[in-house]
This record gives sequence, C-alpha cells and structure tokens, in this order.
Amino acid sequence: MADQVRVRYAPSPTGEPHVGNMRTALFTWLFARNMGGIFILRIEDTDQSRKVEGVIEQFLDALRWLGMDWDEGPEVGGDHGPYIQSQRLAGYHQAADELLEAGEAYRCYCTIERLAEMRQEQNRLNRQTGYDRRCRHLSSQERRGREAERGEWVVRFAMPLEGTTRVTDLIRGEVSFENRLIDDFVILKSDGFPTYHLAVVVDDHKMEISHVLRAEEWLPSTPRHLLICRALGWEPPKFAHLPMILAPDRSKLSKRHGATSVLEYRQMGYLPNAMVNFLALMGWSLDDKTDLFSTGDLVRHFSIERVGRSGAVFNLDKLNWLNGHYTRQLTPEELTDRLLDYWRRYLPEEVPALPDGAYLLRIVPLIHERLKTLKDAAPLVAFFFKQEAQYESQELVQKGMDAEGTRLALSGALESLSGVKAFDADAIEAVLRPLAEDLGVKVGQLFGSLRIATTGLRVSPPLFETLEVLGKERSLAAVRDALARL
RNA sequence: GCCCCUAUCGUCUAGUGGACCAGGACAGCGGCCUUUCAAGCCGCAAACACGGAUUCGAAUUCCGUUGGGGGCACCA
Repeated sequence: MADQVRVRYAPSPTGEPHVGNMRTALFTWLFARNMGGIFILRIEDTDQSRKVEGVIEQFLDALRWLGMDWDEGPEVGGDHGPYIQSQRLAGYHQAADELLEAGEAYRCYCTIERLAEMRQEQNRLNRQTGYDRRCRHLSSQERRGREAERGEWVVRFAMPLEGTTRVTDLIRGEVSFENRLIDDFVILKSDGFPTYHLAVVVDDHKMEISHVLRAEEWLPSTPRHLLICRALGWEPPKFAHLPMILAPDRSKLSKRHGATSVLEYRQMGYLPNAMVNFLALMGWSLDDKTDLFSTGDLVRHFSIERVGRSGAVFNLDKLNWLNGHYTRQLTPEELTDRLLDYWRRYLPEEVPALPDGAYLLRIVPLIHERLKTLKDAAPLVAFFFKQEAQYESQELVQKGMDAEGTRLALSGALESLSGVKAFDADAIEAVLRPLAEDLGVKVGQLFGSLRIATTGLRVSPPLFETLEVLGKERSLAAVRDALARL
C-alpha cells in the first residue's frame, strides 16, 4: 500500500481543457495505468473570481472523449473526498493554523493597494519583486491593532531567509533554489480560500499522492511546496515536470494560434485515438521508429524516463496525418457510424438532413481514404443528398474541348449509359472507356465533363462508383440536364 | 531586472563516449500508379546553436556565450 502509485490530474475550472492540459492529463493517466496505480481527478476551484461556469463538465467530457477514466474524483467518489477543493476548506485552515502556531507562517495586513504600489516601485527600480515582509515581525500588540483596524488579513508562509531547497525532478534531475530569493507568499487569502500553493500540498498529502506530474511552469514554485511540506512534517510526493506544448512560433500556445481546446478538435472532426496518439508524441517517445500507438500500446510502454525535457511545438500536419491514418483504419461500418454520430452533433450545412445509414454506408467506401477529418466528408458527399448537381454550365467544357465537342461527348455517354443493364462500376467503365476512344477525346476530358454533370464537382469520388451509387435513373437525368444547359 | 528550465533536419523525435560522414515520422520536392482528388509505392533534400575544456576519441561529459521557454499575484 505504501508504494502504491496514486496520481492526480487537477484542472482548474478557469478555462477550457486545452491541449496542454490534456497532454498532462494523458501522461498522468498513462503513468497510473502503466504502474497499476490509481488515477484521481481533483478540481482546483480555489479562485472564486475566475471560476467559469460549465468548465468542469467540459473537462470531464474531454477526459471521457479521449478515453481516460478516473478511479477517484467527481461522479465516482472515493475514500479521499470530496474531490473539489472549495469543499475542503477546513483542511486548509487547519494546516494554516498549524503553520501559524509553529511560527512558519504569519498574518499579513497589507492592502492590495500597498502591495501593488510596492511591486510597481520594485519594477521601476528594476529590483527583484516580492513581498517586503513588513508584517513578518509585528508584535502581538501591533497585530491586535491592525486586526481591529482592518478586520481582514492573509496568511503568508515565512520563508527561510537562507539556505537552498533542492528539488529532485524525475525528468530534470536535481534543481536548486536559493530560499532568500523566494518571497513570503500567500497561502491563505482574505476570502478564506487557500492559494494553489497551500491547497496542492494539503490535498496531495491527504490524498496520499505518490507522484505529481504537472507542466514545467510549476517547477519554480516547487520549492515552496516542498517547504510547506517540511514545515508540516509531511513526506512530499515525487515530482515530474513535463515539457510545455508550444505554438508554431515557439511561444506559449494560446487562442490566437487557433484551436486550443481539445473539444474544438472533436468538433473539427478529429478522432479521439488520433488525438491521444498525437498528444502522447508531444514530449514522449518509445524508440527511433515507432510513432503509431493505440491507447493500449501507450499504457504498456509509457514511462516517465522516456519523457523529453524541451518544449514541443504543436504540429497540426502530424495530427492530420495521424487522423487520416486512423480514419482509413476504420471499417466502412465504423466510419459510417462515426460520421452519423459526428453529424448528429454538428450537422454540416452542406447536408440537408441526417442521411439514411444504409445509403451512407454505400457512399462511405468512395470517400474513405480521402478523408483527413470527419469534417472533410460533407462537401465530398453532399451532392448525393441533393436533387441535382450544382455547377456553372461552362465547367462542363473541359480543357482542350469546346461546347460542341462536349455536347457530342455527353450525348454519347447518355446513349452508352442507357444501354447498361446492370448499372455497376465495372459495367459503366466498360462502356465509357471505348466511348472516349470512339469520340477521339481523352478519357480525362470525357470523365471530367461527366463528373461535373453528375456531381457538380471538379474533385469528386471516383466516377464509376459514384454513378453506381447514384443509380441509373439519377445519372441519366443529370447528363440530360447537362445537355440541356449546353 | 532576478531566478529556473532548455537546445539534433521546417516540425515531432532516436541517440546516455567509439556501432553516427547522425536513424525514423510528418511536412516539402521528384517519380511511379491514375478519370479528378486522395491513398499507396519508390526516391531526393534537410539537423548535432556557437566557443572553449576533458578524452586516443564527443551529438553524447564539464564550463561559458547565444537563442528559446517558464516563473517572480490575495491566478492557477
């Protein structure tokens, strides 16, 4: 039990579940599953002012979409609950009181205004910013005075004034920080809520967390967490700070770089297993040749030792390739179901209504290997669901042809196709190819005109199969219509 | 300004002192296939940031420089 791996993913409901967050969640989950450990979900909602409604649900939704299940946390419970920090206030107060008692923390009565002024001044003088410890050595009489006067205060951790704190990071090795360069940070806010620094330490301890996997941006505050742990007499968890996910310009990934929420990728038609595979490759690798991993493969092979140390640029090209790969991997039935599910959720404007599954299943093989995302399907298949093909009449005339030649070609096609009994791709091809030769036109020219006439598209699924699915009647009607337009 | 992390093809990366005139993947380019577009196959181009040091030998170790990133809130 003592060496049971217990890890947590602890999102803060202040923004969307963006790809960086989810990569952290994924690595944490993979580590838990690989080690046969417990994966805990904890909501860190200690900032009342920045809380955004509905975001917790988005995180749960995103986790589920990517196939990550949690053993303890919201909706599933567990022995270490509640799993929402705003419901665990008593524990933080108790820890703060203990620190106060032991002289490891103190009440600070400085106003926000004074703090802001102080910071501004420090910046102006190009000096190191940080709390000036004005309230650290107040006499008890002074404290009584301030308390009567202000009525509220924060609790600050009393940093050791000297010495160094060493962090042992599973990814980066030993990292040292000089205590004197860290200020007396707030652990309990005046609204009675803890800051992240206190809450994370208290909860990781109470939830018996063995390893903390989090983004690299937390590395500089790790000595604070270690020091709080030490002051409370607790054994700290092991730490692993994951490399950041960067935008193409190598800055921190943000909204201005496009989609950042993984849910937006679902909306854009990406498959969850492609997203998981992609995210896993952002900062982790197995060897020098493997880049296709199922979730099961990842669980089997994941290890912190193989996590990289430098930031990784979010590479949409690779995601697209992976998505195309996994899409092609689907059976036609599976892809049909995915498409139907996708359209049920986000009906594209090209498609008038959710199509019949059996009919869609006949269409799917024609577009299967042409899709990078589910979103690509609609424009490619929309004509199947419309009464007539939509195009500009002059598009019928192919390069190197004139209107008269096109008319001849199309009426020839009309005649040939009329004679086809079993209207399938092979039979259609069997009459159309010789026709091109008889007409003395290139197959590309004949087929191009027919493609426009029947689909309205310059780029379409393969012609013969398309005609087969369209059926003889609709195909002939389309050619007649084209003839009329010439 | 101070602190911390980091540095291999455009991108994701393999590489833990000799097996590396550096391997894979995506993207790019060329070709094949081909009714369009894809897919597929074959091929090409493309990197150890720089400078010192250690060593018989360095992409790999150390130091420095430079670049990039992160942190320095009553935000997480």
